[in-house]
Amino acid sequence: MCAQTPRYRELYEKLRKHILEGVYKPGDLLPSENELCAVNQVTRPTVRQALNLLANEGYIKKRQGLGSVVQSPPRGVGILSLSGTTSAIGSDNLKTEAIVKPNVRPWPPNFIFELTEVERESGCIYFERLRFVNDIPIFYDISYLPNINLPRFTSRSLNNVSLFDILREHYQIQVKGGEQNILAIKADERIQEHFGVKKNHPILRLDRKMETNREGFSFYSQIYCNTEDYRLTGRF
Amino acid sequence: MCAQTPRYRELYEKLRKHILEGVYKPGDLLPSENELCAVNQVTRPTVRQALNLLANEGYIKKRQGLGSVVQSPPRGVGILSLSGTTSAIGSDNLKTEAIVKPNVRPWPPNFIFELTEVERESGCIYFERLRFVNDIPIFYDISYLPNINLPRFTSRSLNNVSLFDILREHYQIQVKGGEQNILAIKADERIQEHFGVKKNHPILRLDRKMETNREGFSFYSQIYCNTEDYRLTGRF
DNA sequence: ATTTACTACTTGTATATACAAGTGCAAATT
DNA sequence: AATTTGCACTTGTATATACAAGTAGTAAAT
Repeated sequence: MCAQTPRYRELYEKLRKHILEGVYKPGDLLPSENELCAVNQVTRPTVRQALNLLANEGYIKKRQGLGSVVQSPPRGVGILSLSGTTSAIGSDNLKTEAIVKPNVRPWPPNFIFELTEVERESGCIYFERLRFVNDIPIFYDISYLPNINLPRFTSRSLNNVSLFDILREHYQIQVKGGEQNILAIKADERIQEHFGVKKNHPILRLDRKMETNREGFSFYSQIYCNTEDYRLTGRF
Repeated sequence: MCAQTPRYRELYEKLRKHILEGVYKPGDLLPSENELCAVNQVTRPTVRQALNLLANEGYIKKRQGLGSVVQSPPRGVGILSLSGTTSAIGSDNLKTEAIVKPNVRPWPPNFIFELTEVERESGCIYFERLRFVNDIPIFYDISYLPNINLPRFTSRSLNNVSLFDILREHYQIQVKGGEQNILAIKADERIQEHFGVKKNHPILRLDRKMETNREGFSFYSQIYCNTEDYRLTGRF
């Protein structure tokens, strides 16, 4: 009786969906906070909490005295920030292909993030995926999940589904936040092959730690990104 | 009688300072929300607003039933998110050197961000700086400010001072948020020279738009970053 | 001795309310 | 006609309060 989604979160999801579906178009004003109160039967602080989430993620921009203006979606691929319930990696025209299926193995030595004793002992579930935006390979990512209480995970298919969704629906795990490091590297042979680029092609690497609602449970991914055509976007 | 800093912001600044100064060390618990209420003569929503800012920026992590745990500072150079009042680019061991002093010129064609009519007509204040972390050149950044109501700006010295501070103190301009794009590129000749790297060295480029409290006033910077030794870090 | 239950704390969510401050438009004044 | 004033709206900030839910230690029961 704990993990039920709070009302401000429900409202956030609803408004976000409406914006993405075009019910509210860029430049439009969202209903005022008081209207949203009345329509959704909640109070203004609750509405404001929902709107703040939307504003932080760039869906709307609030202007005192005017209202909440719906923003036009960023031109690139959003990945720098993500919502707690959905992967923020694009949405349309995104295909995912599992290159290496989930399997259990020990953690790599000198892992990109520090691990707890429990994590290290449990080993990790490892898999690799390639993600296409408009049929162009843009992301190549390697995921590492601690092998702790994730029954039947290795037999799941990961094609065209969000890891975030699987974790939420089947394991009640939600991402609450995380940490990321970004650097530029040269494409090594493996990357060259996946992206079809030449040697020395500059590639962006993201190392991410995803922290979840399950205490002490984090998972990790290393994402290689070809920013030649699609760059990463984010707000702060 | 508008731009006075709100109380939650004051509390945020105070706690942030204390954390940075080591009054509260990583792993410590911050005083509980109720204690902070009593000490600072504010109510819990106000305290929570301040703590949320700290949590978003990774200074603390809140744990229900326990308290607010102070986090250890990230290992890299924080730039992916920034606070409204201080530049988030490092803090210690950071030197800045102006390579091209501020001068007025027309905006470049095909600018990295869309400009309003007013901005384009006014021209821009342009300057270049090189930033050193521990005496190693890490950032090379080009700044573009709309030439609108910024008296005597071009005669200011920009060595070892934060642009954010200058704008805040002399022009009452505060950064409220912004947008950024990230991509990986090869070092061109200019970059090679500044960073002392070879041809084809991968470099990270950030294009940033900073939105301010002055309506319609944004400024821009293009930051080249050598992530060989220092990577960019951020939370989400 | 081990387990259980309780208690006193913590943060999370939600309501209700009030006033300040910015925006835009219409009405009143000049 | 042009300017100013005022009003009705918006979001921003702040207070006061209540209960839910997670944590950790202690006391009680087995």
